[in-house]
Amino acid sequence: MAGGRPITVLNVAEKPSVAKSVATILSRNQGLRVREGRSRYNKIFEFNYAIRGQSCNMLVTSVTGHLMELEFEERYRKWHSCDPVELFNAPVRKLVPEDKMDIKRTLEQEAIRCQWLVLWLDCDREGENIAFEVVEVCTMVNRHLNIKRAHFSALIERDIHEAVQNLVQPNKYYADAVDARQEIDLRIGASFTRFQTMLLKDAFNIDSVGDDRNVVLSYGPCQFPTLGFVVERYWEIQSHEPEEFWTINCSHNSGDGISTFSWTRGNLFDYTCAVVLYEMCVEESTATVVNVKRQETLKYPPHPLNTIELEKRASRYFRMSSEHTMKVAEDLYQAGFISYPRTETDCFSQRTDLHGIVQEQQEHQIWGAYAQRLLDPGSGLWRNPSGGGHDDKAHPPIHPTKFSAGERGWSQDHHPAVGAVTTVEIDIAGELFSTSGRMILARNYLDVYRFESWGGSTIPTYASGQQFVPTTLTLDSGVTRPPPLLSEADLLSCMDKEGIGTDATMHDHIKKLLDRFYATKDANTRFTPTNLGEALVMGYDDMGYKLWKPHLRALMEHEMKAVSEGIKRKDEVLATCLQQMKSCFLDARFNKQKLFEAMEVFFERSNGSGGDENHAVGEVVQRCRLCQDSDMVLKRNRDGNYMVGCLGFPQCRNVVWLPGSIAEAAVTSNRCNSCTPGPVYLIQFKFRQLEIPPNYNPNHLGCIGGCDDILRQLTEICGTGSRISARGRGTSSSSVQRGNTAQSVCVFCQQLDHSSNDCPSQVVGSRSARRRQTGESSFSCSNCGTPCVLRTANTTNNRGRKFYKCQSQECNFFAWEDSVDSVNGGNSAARSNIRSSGSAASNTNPGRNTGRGRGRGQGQGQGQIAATFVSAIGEPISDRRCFVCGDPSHFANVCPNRGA
DNA sequence: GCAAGGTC
Repeated sequence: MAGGRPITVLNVAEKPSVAKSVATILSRNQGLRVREGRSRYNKIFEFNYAIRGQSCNMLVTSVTGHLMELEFEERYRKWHSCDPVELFNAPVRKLVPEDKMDIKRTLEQEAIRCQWLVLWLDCDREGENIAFEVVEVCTMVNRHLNIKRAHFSALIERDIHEAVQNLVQPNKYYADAVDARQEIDLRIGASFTRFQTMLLKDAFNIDSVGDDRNVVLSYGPCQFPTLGFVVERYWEIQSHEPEEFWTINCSHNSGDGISTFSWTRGNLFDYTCAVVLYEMCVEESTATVVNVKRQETLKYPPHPLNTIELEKRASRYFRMSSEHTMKVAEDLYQAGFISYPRTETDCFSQRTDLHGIVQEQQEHQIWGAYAQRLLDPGSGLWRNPSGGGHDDKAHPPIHPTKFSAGERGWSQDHHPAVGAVTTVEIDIAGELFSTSGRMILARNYLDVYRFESWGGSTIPTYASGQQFVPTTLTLDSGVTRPPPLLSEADLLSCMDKEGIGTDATMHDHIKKLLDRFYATKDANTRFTPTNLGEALVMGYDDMGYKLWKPHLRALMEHEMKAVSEGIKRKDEVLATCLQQMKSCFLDARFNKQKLFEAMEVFFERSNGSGGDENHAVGEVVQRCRLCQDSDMVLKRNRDGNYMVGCLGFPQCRNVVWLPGSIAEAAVTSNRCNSCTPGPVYLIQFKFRQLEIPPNYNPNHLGCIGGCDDILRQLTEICGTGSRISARGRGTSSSSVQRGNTAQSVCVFCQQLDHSSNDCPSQVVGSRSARRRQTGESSFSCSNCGTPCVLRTANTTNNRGRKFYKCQSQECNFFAWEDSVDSVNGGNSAARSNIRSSGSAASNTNPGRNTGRGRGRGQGQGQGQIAATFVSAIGEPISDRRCFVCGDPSHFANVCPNRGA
């Protein structure tokens, strides 16, 4: 019972609503008085309470998030007041901004007469940091304060009473980690933002942004990697080259229903091969059932919800933006319906009273009966939810905290649905086909979790050994597709996986991309980078700095964690991190030309200097042989790659693409002696040495008229540079996807998880899956012995063809994988038979037949992409057109209208 | 006019 002389306790919560809830719960709504503080929103609640027998006069008030901000000292605040590099060392200080002064005064006013200060800030790193801000303000006026921390995770009686009776000490390590994070973010953000804004804003006509007087080309360690995800996917799509494939489909109407069998070989990229196999099947078309398998399968409920999963599911099921989801979740939290919505945790602790939570739901119209069944010991249905393995040690997964008949809340029911899958395999002329059907035996959690579905389809009964004649047997064609643009749910996944932002801020970073005109979002919540966004990422990428990649943030986050665990000191982490970023900044500034060049690809210079008018006139190479009406001039396309194009564009689309490895090119006044009709002016090329084989001279006076073998070879080896290949990116990244229209089964090993193109069994040595992902190979350089990386060419002539490249900086070793294959006596013969585009395919698509396997020496006019494509049955395929402008004469990676 | 993190 309460005893002793009452003390006065100042309780401070992170926001007004929490102060109100805490006060209401602790006072049990009895004798609760409210009065105004100096700040309009932050009231002060008063009541009497006993903490472990000590009677207390409780004052409960709040802040609104952080009370203080980190700022540069006055002298450095103006943009032109200093060199941005100075911002890495300029003095900073933490102070209460003007709009928080009222809150500060309230705290001072109340703290002065209190004995205890109890901190009710959220139980995460930021909350701990805010706690120390409050402590700083309060102890300035009352240094005798006894400081305590309350730990709670939901605004419910059980948690709040438990917290106040078990007060602990605030955690300085947690707060230190946040201090370090704030300082790094401020210095990096301000320095890079000022640098790139001042460098580029006035130099280009950035027409995409409305009023460019206020445009800020911001850089931030979270917003930029977020943009990076969007741009990277966009580049993947751009560089995707549709590829035609063939597959055999079989159907059978047994009288009980129709079964559709799919070919276990999946998709063949070789037409001749597909036709031969198809004809075999047609000639010997009786099907024999060779295998019937029935297997019970389970579909498990999702893990308990954390913030990211909540946002993703809301986006997927309700098309709600992550920003809106968090607003709704916050409302539900404040109303006491759900637990704290900003949590990384996706597993319940042993202490959570799950039965209690389910008991609350027994009355619900829809899932009440299910809740009752779960709780019935006789039903045997109860099982604790499986965890996802994440625990932020601060909050439980998001779960309902009280019953609501009116709210469509988050179900907490957990029992797998049960289904049975029947798979039938048939043999036609030695070729295998299969089909499967699923019957759902028990819906279980799907009854209450109505957002997830589990397709159920039945198939007629077949018996092993049974024979039938297929109702249809067709050879069908399809085209591989690029992966889709990133959706909001995809983007959240990327950010979550790479640790960009917190649960509470991820949606802000996404919004920032839109606000800064770095990206746009379409009606399907999919993101496309703007020219501005792409140019910035491209510029840094060309410098070789992966500032747009998530690694930097991940490293910082790792260091912050070390600080929060007391493993590293704040000062040492700050010193190392800032030193690295400063040298990165200086390097970026030294290479600012790369940013200019990238911007030039998309925007015009705003003043006369350095415009690219000189491309159009005075760079004539020859008269256009196609339209015979205009000149062909040397140009750089939007990606910075060189080509010789007809001035009659867009009426005439004649173009000769030049190797992607060109650093500089200029038309000379020398004429070619052999090419006709003349004159054809020679071009002086300067190649990037590291991008051409060592036996080629980086300086070359070349001719595009057809007589120049060296130019043709370099075009073949280096490609003409679709965006990605020209810029030295391998396509070996694990994120690169092949988006086939149909699920592909490897023709070599029959596995589903890779296509025949990527079958590990078909490559030299025994590379592991991981090695394939990282591009590392078991093949060593024959010059220096260093292990080579395996890359995939992405050029017009050699797209999809793999090659080995020595990892050593000094060594330029390069070898096509297929030539190594045949030397080693591997199974390249079988492989090229299947994989290479054979004669039939080359008839349909002359632009595509030169690479892949054996195409060397066939290289003719680069960039000549067939205008029409023919399917297996000789009909034009309409899908093969540019996804940017719809024109079938080219693909998006060379679209002249791109970004228009 | 800069960041990211709280919150209104």
